[in-house]
Amino acid sequence: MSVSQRQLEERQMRQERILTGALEVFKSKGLEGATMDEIATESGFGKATLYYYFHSKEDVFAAILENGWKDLWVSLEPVIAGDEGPRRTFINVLLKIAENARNRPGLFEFLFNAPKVITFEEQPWKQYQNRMYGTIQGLLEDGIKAGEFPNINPQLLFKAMGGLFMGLVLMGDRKEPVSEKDVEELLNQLITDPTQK
Amino acid sequence: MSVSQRQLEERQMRQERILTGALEVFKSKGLEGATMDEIATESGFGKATLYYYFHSKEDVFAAILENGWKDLWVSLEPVIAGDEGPRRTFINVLLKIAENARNRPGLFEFLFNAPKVITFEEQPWKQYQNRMYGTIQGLLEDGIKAGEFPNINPQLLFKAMGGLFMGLVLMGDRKEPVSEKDVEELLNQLITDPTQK
DNA sequence: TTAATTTTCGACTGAACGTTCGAATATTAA
DNA sequence: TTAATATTCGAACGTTCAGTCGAAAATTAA
Repeated sequence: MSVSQRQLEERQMRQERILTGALEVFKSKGLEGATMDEIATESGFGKATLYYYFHSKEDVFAAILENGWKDLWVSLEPVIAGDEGPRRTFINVLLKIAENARNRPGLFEFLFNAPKVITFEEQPWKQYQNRMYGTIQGLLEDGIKAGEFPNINPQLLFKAMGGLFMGLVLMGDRKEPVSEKDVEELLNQLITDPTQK
Repeated sequence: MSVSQRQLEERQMRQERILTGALEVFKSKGLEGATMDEIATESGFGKATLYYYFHSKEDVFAAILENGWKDLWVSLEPVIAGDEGPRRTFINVLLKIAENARNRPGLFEFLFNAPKVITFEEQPWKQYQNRMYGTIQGLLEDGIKAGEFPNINPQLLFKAMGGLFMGLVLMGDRKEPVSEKDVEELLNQLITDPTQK
């Protein structure tokens, strides 16, 4: 046996420690602006140690995105599998995203903004992002078909909800968590439920 | 007389030539990724010449934003001064922005995305951006007061419209210009006019 | 024409920074 | 204990690049 379970776990802990420090630096300086020296200092390792755990600076950057999107998606899976009908599921998905964002606000701003800046070849996290967006889009389409939402072009609806929701979750001045009521309100303000009232 | 009118104009032409080349490079590489050598090649000057016309790389970057926002604002002024009531003015403003975006699509994507990346001290273009956003927000508020829009939190409405409109203008797959009908449709889909029907 | 002024740019410099090296230290295995 | 392996890191390397220099070319003024 070459490496014990504990060793593997400790390694991962250290990787996460590095990633956490790196996130801080990337958030304030961006990909190019951030230096490995600063990331090393921030995360409490020597610079060369970073290269023991990661291949390159871009690799560190990519790892943050990959972990972030993956965790987000994994947390969404049971909600989607719950399958309580489009409208209900849609709301639950938004709530779950909001919950994630509340727990690690710095990470989420990063997840939703960073992709614009970079252009790698293969971005493994894209697959999680696409799955999520695809699911949400699908929920909207199903909801419209099922008559639970008004009959609007789903793409437009998606973009409007996207802008609004991100505004609520990320840019909000408020410190209180996004509640179920908020999301319901959002939906009701934007798209009145034709089955109600 | 030290500098003729023609000389001044030629100088400005050269500056714009540099800015146009720089925009291309900044768009594909970002602020940090872009090099002065590449901007020089792209715009057809020697590197040192760039420094004859601009103080620094950031100065070039800032000039693009400043010109862009200023031109946009200037084109909006007559529309706003027209003062045909909130709803009508709001639509006209959106149409004018769309027209600008259509004429220089590369620039506009840049104008609306770049600001997130950078953090200078004083950003002179911010004043135009704020004026524009403030005006739009004001139109929405007035429109709600005047009963031309449904009674919704103006901030939410602003964000939803923002996301939707940017989606329509910037990210649209379509190549056709944004027409008055599109904007009307947009409004009607999102916020039904209570005075109609 | 000639002198003054404006414009251009290749070559250089100095600093910043990603990455590697090699040796030191710590941990595990036998 | 000792050998093997895993981890850590500061120093050094090599590259990239913003910005400067000084001289040449082009333009204007006299």
